[in-house]
Amino acid sequence: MEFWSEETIENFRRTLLDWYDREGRATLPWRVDHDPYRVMVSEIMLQQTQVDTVLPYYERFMQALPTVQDLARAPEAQVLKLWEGLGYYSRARNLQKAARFVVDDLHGHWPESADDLQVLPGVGPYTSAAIASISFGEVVPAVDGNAYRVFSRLLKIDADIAQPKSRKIFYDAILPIVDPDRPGDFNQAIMDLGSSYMTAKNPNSADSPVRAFNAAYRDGVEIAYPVKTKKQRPVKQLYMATVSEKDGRLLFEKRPDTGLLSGFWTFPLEEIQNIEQIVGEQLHIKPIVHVFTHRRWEIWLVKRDLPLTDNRQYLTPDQWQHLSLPTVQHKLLNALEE
DNA sequence: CAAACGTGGCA
DNA sequence: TTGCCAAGTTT
Repeated sequence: MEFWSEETIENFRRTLLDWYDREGRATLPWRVDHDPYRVMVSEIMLQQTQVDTVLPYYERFMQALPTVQDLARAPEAQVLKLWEGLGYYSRARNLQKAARFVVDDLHGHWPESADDLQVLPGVGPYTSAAIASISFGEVVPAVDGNAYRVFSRLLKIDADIAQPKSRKIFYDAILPIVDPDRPGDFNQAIMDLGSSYMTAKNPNSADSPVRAFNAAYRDGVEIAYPVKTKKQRPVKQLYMATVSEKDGRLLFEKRPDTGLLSGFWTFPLEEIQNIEQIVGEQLHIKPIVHVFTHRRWEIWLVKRDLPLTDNRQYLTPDQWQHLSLPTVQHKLLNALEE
């Protein structure tokens, strides 16, 4: 691991921020001001999600709910509808809980430090540091995947970024480098760097504005960074989804309030061990495949009758079209039309 | 701490 | 087709 002198640190800050001022993505909609609400919404949406995916969601969300008070007072169903298809739906529920906490418990007064911001549901070490630095000027590093990748290469940090304990190693390494005058811009510049020159795949460090500071590139070992152990493969699961139609309505089932897609409506889903267990009229030759982070669902659609239970309901098209449905359910609905 | 938690893009 | 990646947090 490399250590930088105070002179190197100052050169790095200047080089980075000069580049950011010239070529940073200043037009991103969450960078038009430093409103903590706008920043928080963007940061939550951007968790594990790419900028291009977030952009249309963010614009629609801010149009519908422009202030933290609007979000606090909105029906949860509206928030989930705005989040439909974005995934990791607990983010949406927690975001509204956070808004309600700020409005109801803090009377609209935002926590202004990273430590205090972490009381908000869904706001962890990264997001709190991002909001604190961008909106309130706190000098803290926002250690996200970009920061891991960028600084593991610049400083040749060998800690495994898949391990939680590595977070402190990076935090401590980056903290003295954060620009005390522009901490928010510093953090966002690192993110821009990580998504342009210092990418995960096919990095272009040769043309990077901070090439001179890149120890891994200098030593020809950039490919080795960041150090990251592999994730395990998704578990394969076989499901039978039931299509039950009655008077132009379709039978939906509400998922349990914990676990995967909790609280969302789907066709009744039954896990099966093999396709011999399929009963009813099979609707497709091929199954619908849907992959989650840790599961791979292979779903066979069948047409059959099913008894009503307390978590099942026949819904008209107008009813289910106004619900927030998970993408896997949209796939099933689309498959029905084929 | 390891595992859970969505989805889309790309090599 | 498969694996990996993308502005993480919660339990």
